Amino acid sequence: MDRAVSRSFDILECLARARQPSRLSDIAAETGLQKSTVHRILGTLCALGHARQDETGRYGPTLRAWELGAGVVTSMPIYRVAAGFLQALHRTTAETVSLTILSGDDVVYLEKIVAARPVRFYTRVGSRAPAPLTASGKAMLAFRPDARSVVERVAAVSNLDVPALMTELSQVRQRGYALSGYSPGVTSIGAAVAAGGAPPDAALSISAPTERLTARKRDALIEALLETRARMTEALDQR
Amino acid sequence: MDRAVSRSFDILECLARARQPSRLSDIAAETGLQKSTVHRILGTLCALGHARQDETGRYGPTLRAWELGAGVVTSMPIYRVAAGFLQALHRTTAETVSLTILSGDDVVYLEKIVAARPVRFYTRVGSRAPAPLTASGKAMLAFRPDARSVVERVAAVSNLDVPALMTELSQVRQRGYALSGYSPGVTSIGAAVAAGGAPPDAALSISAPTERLTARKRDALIEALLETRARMTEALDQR
DNA sequence: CCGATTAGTTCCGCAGAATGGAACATCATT
DNA sequence: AATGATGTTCCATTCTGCGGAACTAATCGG
Repeated sequence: MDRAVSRSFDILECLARARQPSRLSDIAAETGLQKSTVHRILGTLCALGHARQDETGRYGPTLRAWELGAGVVTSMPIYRVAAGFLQALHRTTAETVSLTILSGDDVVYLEKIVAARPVRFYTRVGSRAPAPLTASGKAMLAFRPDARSVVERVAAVSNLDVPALMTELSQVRQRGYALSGYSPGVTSIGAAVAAGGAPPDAALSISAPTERLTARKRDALIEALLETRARMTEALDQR
Repeated sequence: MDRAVSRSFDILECLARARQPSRLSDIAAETGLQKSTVHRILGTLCALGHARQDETGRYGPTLRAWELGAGVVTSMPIYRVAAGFLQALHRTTAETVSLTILSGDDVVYLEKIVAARPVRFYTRVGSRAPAPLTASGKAMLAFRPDARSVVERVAAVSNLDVPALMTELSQVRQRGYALSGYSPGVTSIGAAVAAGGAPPDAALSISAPTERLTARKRDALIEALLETRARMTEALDQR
């Protein structure tokens, strides 16, 4: 199980988590490794270009891992197709729009275009959230056979009313979109995107401040979202 | 130098480069490693969530590395400040706008908002290009003391007229912006962003199809770019 | 200004992890 | 069914990565 490999990623994640350059001792403390071990692995990571040492001797991550991953993301068919639609959706609604995919029991934010007046709280591109707690996630789960198991696993760690959520999912299946209700102050509307009859593994969503959201406005957003989803599904199918 | 660590990143990069799931043998062949070694390291990478094996047994990268790096990027001060300005610049110009930073002798594209009618060539977010070959890169180099050495290193591998470029840089320094001239069909305009009197390590740029670009339009773009740069510099300074 | 403390780096003997060759299993193809 | 290619497991060998400790360089406090 390549201990050094595992440790190197631990260290890299430790560097990335810290919002500022870390000291060797802190990294050693946080990872529970010997200083000399950390020092050697950091040396390797620096040599590989994944970490760097600033003038003061502190260590920080480089963009190398991100560059690596960005290639993966931007070459994902779903991303390439969605990018244009996402932007169009933003243009017509002027609200914050996001593209997410399902990864395990989480949704991962792949891309986001924020409204001119940004919302107070924001999910970052590259961040995760438990699928059953988000509009996007519910939109996808509603059409997935494994929804119940996902919901149950998430419920096990974050108190969640499983039966209520399952009925909500069946509503979502009928309506074609999901609403978030968990984060106060902002409402999200999510719609799943599926290709070729397979269970959906991506979703579009619109988020807007709840207070500003009249019923009429909400309906307009839903309509725009569903229309974009329809066109995007079509585009995906004919590839 | 932690051989296993180094090899694991080789394998990960190999997975990321391949645009589709790779077979074990191919990875072994490409990396020059033994099959059993690749197999074991891939097992480790899978266990760590950095790779996965699909139903057919092929291996592919996950988004793990990207998620890791996205946290680094989105918490970079320059990114956080620039995001809003970039979007504003796109709104006023309706053209493709980018944010780049200097990394070694390259520029790295951190963020990009593409025009409704996308240009044929596109640089991807997360991709690199030699700084002296791009408008953004020249805009930054013009104000950096180490410009000459960068130019010379790049010239060594891609035939480049060093004296001509150096004089161009001094023009850029006077004008405050740089023009690309290397990729036919598309013109880019770059402006460096510096904070606190330090040499710039970030730049904004606008790219538009050359044919559509009248002199008047070009001047308008330059003005918009310089104005955005000015406001962004101001925002950076007062942090 | 000088000990005391803490952090960073280097060294080195030892354990055991990683290595790679080969055998085995699995799958596709004819 | 036989062939070939590929994925996986096994195992003896060895060299790598390990961590304690020593050394050096900062930082701090009195």
